[in-house]
Amino acid sequence: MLDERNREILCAIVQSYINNPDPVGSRFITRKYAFSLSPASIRNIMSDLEEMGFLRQPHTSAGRVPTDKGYRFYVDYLCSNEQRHDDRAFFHEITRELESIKNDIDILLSEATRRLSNFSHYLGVALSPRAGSSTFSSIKLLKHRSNHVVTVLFTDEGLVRNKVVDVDFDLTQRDLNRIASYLNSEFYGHTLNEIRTKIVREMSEEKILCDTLISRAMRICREALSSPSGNIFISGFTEVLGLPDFSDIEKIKEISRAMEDKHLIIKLLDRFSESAGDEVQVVIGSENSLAGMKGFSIVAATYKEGSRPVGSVGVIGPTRMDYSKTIAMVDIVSKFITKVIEGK
Amino acid sequence: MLDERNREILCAIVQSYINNPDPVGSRFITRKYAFSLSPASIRNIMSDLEEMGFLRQPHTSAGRVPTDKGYRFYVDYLCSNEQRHDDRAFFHEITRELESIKNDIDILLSEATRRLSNFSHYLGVALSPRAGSSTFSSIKLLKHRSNHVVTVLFTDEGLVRNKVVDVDFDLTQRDLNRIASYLNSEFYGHTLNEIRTKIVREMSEEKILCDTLISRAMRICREALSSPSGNIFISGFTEVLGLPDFSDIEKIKEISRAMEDKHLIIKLLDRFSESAGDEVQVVIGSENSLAGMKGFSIVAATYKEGSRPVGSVGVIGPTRMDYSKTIAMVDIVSKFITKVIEGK
DNA sequence: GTTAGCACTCTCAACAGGAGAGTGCTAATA
DNA sequence: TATTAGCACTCTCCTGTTGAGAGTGCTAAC
Repeated sequence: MLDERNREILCAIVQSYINNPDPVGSRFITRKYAFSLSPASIRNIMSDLEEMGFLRQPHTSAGRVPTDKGYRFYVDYLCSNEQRHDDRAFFHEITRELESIKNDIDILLSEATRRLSNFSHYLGVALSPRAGSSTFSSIKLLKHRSNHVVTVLFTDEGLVRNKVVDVDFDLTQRDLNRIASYLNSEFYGHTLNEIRTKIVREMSEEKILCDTLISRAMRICREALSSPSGNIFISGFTEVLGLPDFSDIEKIKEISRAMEDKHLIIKLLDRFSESAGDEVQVVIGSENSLAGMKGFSIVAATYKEGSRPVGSVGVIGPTRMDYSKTIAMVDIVSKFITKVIEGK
Repeated sequence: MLDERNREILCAIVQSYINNPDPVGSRFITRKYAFSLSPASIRNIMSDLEEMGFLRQPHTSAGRVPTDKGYRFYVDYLCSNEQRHDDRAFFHEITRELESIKNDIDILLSEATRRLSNFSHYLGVALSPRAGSSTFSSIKLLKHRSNHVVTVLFTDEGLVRNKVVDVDFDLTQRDLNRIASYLNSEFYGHTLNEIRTKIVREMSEEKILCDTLISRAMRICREALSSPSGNIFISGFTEVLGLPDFSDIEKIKEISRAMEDKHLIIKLLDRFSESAGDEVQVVIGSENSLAGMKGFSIVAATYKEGSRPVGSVGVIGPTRMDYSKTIAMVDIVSKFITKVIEGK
């Protein structure tokens, strides 16, 4: 589709535009990248590339700017050539700084997003282990005031989550212990999603209605699981405001809206964590299926427990993003988190 | 210091500027507020008010704009006259929408800030009960993996907080129960701050070193209490971007920086919750002692448990803020939260 | 004390002109 | 046939000018 020379010129244009957000002209390319071609030839090629949809002109007599398709080509080219960005400095920073907070996965993720945004100047995002697909390890029930029960849920991924549950019946701590041990033996090793559907099914069968202990256990457990979406961490808004891509107030509103709609981002990251692939994934601008996100690019990867992806971490930024650097950084962070989770 | 007429004119100017962010001129005041004075007279008065520091001119031959001192006068005047803003609609919204989430104080606060920002178009903020000054109710310790303990801390204010603590010694659940009951009997009724200092003191005395059970208990407890600052909730950034006061990108950066520096806002709100007063408090622009906040106003109030303030809720916005409406709203929300906490 | 009148100042929007950058096309060249 | 030099053209952006509009401060009259 594109011969080698055109490929290189396209990449040079994208590269140059990423470094500096001015439309790039033919003259500039010849000077900077020395293809031993005259500006006129570059112009011809650029004209071809524009016709094929890789570039566009903001207006006649401006230089060219990559389209989303152009960025996509660039990213794929990057990956196939496996030119590693030099990321050792970042790697050391990350491992050194995050080494000390292994206990609490939430704090770890929140700090990780902070580093990501600091180094990339884009938005760092992370989704804590998805409650849905994580594995039930055990549950404890604690009596609290007259008619509240505190549930403490443990998963294999190291998640510990408590929840206050209203109960309309009176239970002693002894009752609660019995209920807990029932739930533990019943659900051990299942994913929370499985458990949730199981509860719904069993509660609709009438046999449950007879046995009040089990029925109560089910109701409490259902409540304990009732927040299916993991925590989300976003940071680096101020970083983003410094980028020339966000000098326009409308663009700022756009990303701020996207940021405040947590559900949107959760959905987005959830999609990533469904794919079990090992590589960092990149979604560029209009490739994004969510309406509010079509103006941005996402670079994200999953972190895993065993071979199963349990959550994701990544970066959201303008389509004019330093993909090479960002991909390397996200890769490092996701692998680091995986390592921490497995090491526990 | 100011006679009645001057007071009214000053308030009219502030009012008008709050409604519409154009410098207000003498002509406009005579037409809109009909003081049966000519523009020339108003001009004289305005000139006096400017000299006294209540108003300023963006440039010669522009109208006047209130200074922080001007806003301060307006707010005090408002309070002394006790002109209640009509807030019934908001009151009903709030009570209706938040009624259903009484269990979890964190969710309640996060929703409350959302409503506040939606209705005010400013930033809604809240600080969850300060761990420091809240009262220890009980603690449970749960064994988790080989060398982790999960601590679940309960306070009288309804806070439930868990934390994973590393331990370098092996303990059975039975040991943990003994430790927990020791801690419960030792610390019941004290504030977390008191407990913290107590632990520090006792750990420095050598007698602790002899008794490993107590020493271990102390160490675990210290970890359990180790995040002194409460959670903070901020919402409504997109709302703020719609205000004319934030059409300037520098101003946006300023508030975004303030927002991301959670510690700053925690400090700010903490200061509010130290004052035990019952009324909504207003800090205007430069009155603020924190550097990053001098460009904004804060309207906040504490919510209480018994008569003791435990946390705060409020609004951050531009100095050109609709103080009357905002004060009424913050008052309603803080009282509502107090009611919920006490009702538990 | 209040007001009419007036000169003055400052902002803002619209417009014009010129520099600069980059293009597309054409004709010459290797 | 691919490449290139040359050139006219287009578009943006910056700058300077100009006039309208709004508001002021001052002075003198009421």
